[in-house]
Amino acid sequence: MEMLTKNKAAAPLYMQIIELLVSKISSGEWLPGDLIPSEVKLAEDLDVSQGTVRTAITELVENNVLVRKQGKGTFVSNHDTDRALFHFFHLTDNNGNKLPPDSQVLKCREKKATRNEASKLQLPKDAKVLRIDRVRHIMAVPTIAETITLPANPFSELTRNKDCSLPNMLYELYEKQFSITIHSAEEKLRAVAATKHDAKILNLEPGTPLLEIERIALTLDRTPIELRISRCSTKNHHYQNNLI
Amino acid sequence: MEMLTKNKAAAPLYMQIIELLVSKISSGEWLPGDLIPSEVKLAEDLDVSQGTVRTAITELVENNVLVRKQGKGTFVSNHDTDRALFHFFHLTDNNGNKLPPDSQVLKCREKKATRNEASKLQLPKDAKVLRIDRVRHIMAVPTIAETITLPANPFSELTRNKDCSLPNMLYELYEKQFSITIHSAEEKLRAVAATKHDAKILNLEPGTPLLEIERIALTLDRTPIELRISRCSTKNHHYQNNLI
DNA sequence: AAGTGGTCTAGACCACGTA
DNA sequence: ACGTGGTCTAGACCACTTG
Repeated sequence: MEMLTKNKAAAPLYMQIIELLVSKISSGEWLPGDLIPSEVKLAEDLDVSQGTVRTAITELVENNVLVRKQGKGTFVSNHDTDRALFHFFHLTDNNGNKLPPDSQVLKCREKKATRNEASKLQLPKDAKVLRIDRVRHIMAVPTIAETITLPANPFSELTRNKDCSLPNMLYELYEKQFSITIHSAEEKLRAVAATKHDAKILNLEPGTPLLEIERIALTLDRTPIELRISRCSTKNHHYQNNLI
Repeated sequence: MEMLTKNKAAAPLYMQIIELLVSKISSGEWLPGDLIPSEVKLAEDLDVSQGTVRTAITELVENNVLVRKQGKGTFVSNHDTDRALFHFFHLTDNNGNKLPPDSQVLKCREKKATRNEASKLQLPKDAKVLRIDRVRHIMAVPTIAETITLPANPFSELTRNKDCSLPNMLYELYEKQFSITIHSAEEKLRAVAATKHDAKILNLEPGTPLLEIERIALTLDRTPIELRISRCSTKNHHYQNNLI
């Protein structure tokens, strides 16, 4: 087992342990849903007390990297549907209810990245990307027009099936098919006018104000994986953000 | 000093300590900026170990209720300008820079609460409220048209001075003048079309898409204090939200 | 019964700020 | 020098889950 640095000039032990655990996950040695060694076992292996391991794990639990289950053990977070909805989907209806949208792919093709896409995804100029257009319905009402951009490597195999059928919750797909876990995201929100294209897709008048959400989704080691631009009708919904 | 319940059916000690510390703050016994007793002192008074007090304080620090300063002590959070900007102001320019807006009061009057205001602020029907209209400039450009609604009790004295001059950062004012600390907020974001009134204030065309932010600001014990509706031009700015 | 995380103790020493 | 929070230990017992 890896050794920690114990001279007093070094970083605190619990921080070194955090780095160690994160690296196990980032490297793929521990996969989402995996049971990690118990606190006692880790403490023995690392030659520290259980309390020190516990401090490290607590911090990772707060960052949604690990989840504790009393009596069972500590697991690598599994970004399932609930978490995706809870964490990454902020549109609720005007009563505060969050309903999972369905999704219908309109177009799906491989192209050269635009300057903006390359920059936001930290790709070389002219890198290939996969660009997916889809519309999402909530309660059978078309509500979100979305363009998703992914690096062609490794995502191009998603175009294999010609109809480009995709599940509603892409983050689960990334995790299962590519072992890529989305851990955090940066969103920029603006009000924009619906283009003719938006208007047609969402069945409303051109010029209608839409809420545009530009999201960059990041892995645990902060590599940008997905650029997603969602244009949302806020007639019956709103973006809910609670500040604590 | 208050006693904790130590039989095993009771809540964990550290949770009881959290409740105790919160009540000291909610009741006003400890005010923002105050130094609270040291961990060792609290542990002695409550007849628990320092570690248990520490667990409780750690949780309150994570919730921004307390701040630790090594070598100095632990303090009740002071919602100063930096924190207000950092925590409650999400508009940044397109380079990610956050500039504090100035503010210019347009109108300020005492009225009967609308149904919506009364409901959102949990006031009785027909309660009196203070309604403030203001415009906020960023880099000399009018960017935000804002309507703020406050319960007339205790805020009506803000209308004493006829020009209704108010500071940029109202939360500091609430804290200093009324001993009310805003701790959390719930925001709902929508895209709306600028009304003629918005257009005039913000110097743009009626119908221009604006980002509307409806915010309910809450105290530590979750009493709603302020309803604020901000209509923002997102031509040069956006609402930044980072999901972790 | 055995193993896990959850709570709690009593004590040690370090790093930082103030006097 | 002293008091503060910050890190760490070794051990105890509890609550929960599984075999």
